[in-house]
Amino acid sequence: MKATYNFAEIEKKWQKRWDGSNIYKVFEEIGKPKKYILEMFPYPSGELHMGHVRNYTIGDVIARFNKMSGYNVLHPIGYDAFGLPAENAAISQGVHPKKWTYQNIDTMRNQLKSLGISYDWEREIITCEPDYHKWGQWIFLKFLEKGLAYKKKSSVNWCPSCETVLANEQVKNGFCWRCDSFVEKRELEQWFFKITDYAKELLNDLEELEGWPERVKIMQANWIGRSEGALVDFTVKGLNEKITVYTTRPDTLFGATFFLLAPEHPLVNELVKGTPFAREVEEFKKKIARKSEIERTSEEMEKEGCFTGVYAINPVNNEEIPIWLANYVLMEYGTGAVMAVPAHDQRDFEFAQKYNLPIKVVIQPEGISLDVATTKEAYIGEGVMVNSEKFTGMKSSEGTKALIKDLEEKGKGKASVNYRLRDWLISRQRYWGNPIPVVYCDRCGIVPIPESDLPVLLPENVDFTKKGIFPLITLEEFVNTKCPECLSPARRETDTMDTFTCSSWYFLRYTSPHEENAPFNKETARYWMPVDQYIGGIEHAVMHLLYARFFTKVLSDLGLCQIREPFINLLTQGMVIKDGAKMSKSKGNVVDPNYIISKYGADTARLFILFAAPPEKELEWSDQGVEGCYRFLNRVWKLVHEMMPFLKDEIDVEMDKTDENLKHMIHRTIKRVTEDIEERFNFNTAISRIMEFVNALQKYNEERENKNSRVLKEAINTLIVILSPFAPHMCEELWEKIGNKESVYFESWPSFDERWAQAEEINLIVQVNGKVRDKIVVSADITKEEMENQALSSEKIKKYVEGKQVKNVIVVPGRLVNIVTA
RNA sequence: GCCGAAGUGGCGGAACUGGCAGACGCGCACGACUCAAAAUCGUGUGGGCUUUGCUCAUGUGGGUUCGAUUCCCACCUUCGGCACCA
Repeated sequence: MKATYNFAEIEKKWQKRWDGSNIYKVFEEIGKPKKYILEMFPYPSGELHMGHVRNYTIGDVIARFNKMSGYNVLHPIGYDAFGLPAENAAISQGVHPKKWTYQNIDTMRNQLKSLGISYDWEREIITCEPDYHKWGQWIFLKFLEKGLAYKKKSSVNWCPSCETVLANEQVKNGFCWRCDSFVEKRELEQWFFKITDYAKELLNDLEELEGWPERVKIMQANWIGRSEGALVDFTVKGLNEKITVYTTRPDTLFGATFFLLAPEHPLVNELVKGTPFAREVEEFKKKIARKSEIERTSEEMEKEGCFTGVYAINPVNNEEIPIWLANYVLMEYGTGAVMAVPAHDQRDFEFAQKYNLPIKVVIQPEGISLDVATTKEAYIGEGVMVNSEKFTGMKSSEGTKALIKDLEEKGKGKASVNYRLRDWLISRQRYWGNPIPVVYCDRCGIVPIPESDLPVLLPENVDFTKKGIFPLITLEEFVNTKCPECLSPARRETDTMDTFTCSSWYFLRYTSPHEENAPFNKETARYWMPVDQYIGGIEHAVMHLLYARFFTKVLSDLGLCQIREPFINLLTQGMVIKDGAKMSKSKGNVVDPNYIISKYGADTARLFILFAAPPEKELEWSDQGVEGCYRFLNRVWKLVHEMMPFLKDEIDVEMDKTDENLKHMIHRTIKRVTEDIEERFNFNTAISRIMEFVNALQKYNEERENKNSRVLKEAINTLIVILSPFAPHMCEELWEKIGNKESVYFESWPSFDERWAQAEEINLIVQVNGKVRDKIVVSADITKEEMENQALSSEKIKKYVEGKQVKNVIVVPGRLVNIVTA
């Protein structure tokens, strides 16, 4: 009975059986502890790549492990189906985005099934389905009702290649995150979500996310960018006008020698109107406006400015300082106005040098004396205040407090906290997305579509051939409608929502994917949420993970769910690379999962991808490494088959030393594999433990002729069960072959006996002055005194100690003895 | 520039809380089987040396310690994030 490991047949057999019997289906079982294991759902771009395989395999092992450990496990999957690639495919290949998307979904679903991932397929979500995106629109209307969705004209990021606006989070280094084109600035009226209302909470709650990697939390914290400072009111000389600045350094107020406004600042025109400076200012504004974000930041940050002819009055000393426009002052941050302190801010320093503006030192660092004449850069640190009237002599920190108090008393300023986070721009001038459910009525203005009329469906008969015009805007039958309020003719909104809105609440929908009366059922969400383990790529550290947290908080405030944070634990998996570079078609280093599955089987693919590196790190693909895993599975297959006859026989021979060693190995392996999976997600070491176990079994097979069937049975059962989350198909087959009727998926994860998990004997390390000089095998329950005696009586050790005075003997119980000589 | 992560054999990677550096796997070498090859199995495998042993070795240089891949300080390199945020 030398059956060969026919993975293709085995995998097909079990995938069919799992599918047919719905073995991964779950429902809420009140009173049973739950685990919600979730991998970031894929964008259906065509076929799965190795990054997907890694993501879903990691999630599957965690899900299977938790299920076997007694939890009620929710493990769903879906597709983030709206998005630009579908539309680009439509343009380049002439296929409708819907058709393209659904074809890809079918392909990817088949691939996921061919990997044997334990999904509850009845919960599958496709975000472009009307019964899903309807609720996305519904949520939008709730945001609108709450004032969290609004429309505003502002300078926005425009990708000329994608022909749409982008959120700040989607601009990487001035380039489009998707197509790498230069991003331009355009003045457009766009829809925003007011994520800034939640800036404080989004930042503060990061602290509670103990199960998140520190670096992700730091990235989010940096993105939110909290800073503490003060708002200070300056007045404009000769005009009854107040301009407020935001500063993080009130202690430098006396050092302000000029005043800066963003070129787009709304007050600029008023200031220069009818003055000789008006023309120059106008030209400067135009010049800056023409420049894209990338140009504004790429020219080695050359400071540029323009004098307005007007002066501001400093509230702390009534000094008159000139008001300039400067290219480096941003309208979107703070108040768009800045007090310039060239002595203590590097940018202001450079600006002052270029335009010959005065520099005044007001902070002296301890031990050094700053001199304006010789200094080559601003001193930006803290110190002692000088030239600051009654505040002179104070330290920066106390001066800051005192100045804020002083300003508050005079009614000229107050303490203030600022965030870098901007509101989330969600409108996209694209077809393949979720339509924004509002109409524009000449009489009523912006009118939401009534809930009973949702969803606003995407019309399917659209023309993608006209480059430069996005399809919906020209479609009369879609655009022309009636105002729901006054029934007069109105125009429909043609923008669609950023696809990140679809992925910001899908994890809630999985808890009741077929709910018809709400985005999700409150009770099932209460049972399953929050997600206990979320797994996905680090590239979503800011965008998706921040948006999803924001949505959860809003939905919670709307009373739809109870939780404030969606994901308790986050695992960010590393990239799959080959030859030192990310797999990509252009580099030609792509390894196709289909090829690996057909050549070695899904179990080998899964095993290798987990074995080659710990999940958080980059994974270097190695064809030879895959072969190694394939060999291992073959060894297991052969070994179990060789052992089968002994399992049936009830020869109850007495346990001898070999049997005992094997029993120790069984329990040691269970212990280590359990800890590796549970505590650290170190699947690579978990697998290496199983390999060691198999090596030990193989040795046992050779050494022990009269096999102890009881111990052997325990060993084989353990092996199959603990290997099953990694290589489920082969383990199911072996499990059945050794006589089990039920799926190994329903088996309990084995527990270990601590006494057996401990070795009987240990290797006692004996050091002399920290160098290993002998190793002695001793009983594990040896006392400290015995350890010392054994060590000192060793012949090898005597050689080193002879003639020297033993100064100290350090004994680490169960480990080593270190003899320190004089 | 600021923030963060990481540097260990020929390669991927192990080493719990400071206690045998290199588990497990790949590769390589030799051997067995074979007419032969593949597959499989076995043995060996960080460097150096005067090889029952000694010695050097975890990016570099210091430090703490009986003992450091692990802790501290400085530096180098690589990767990632942010980048005129007042």
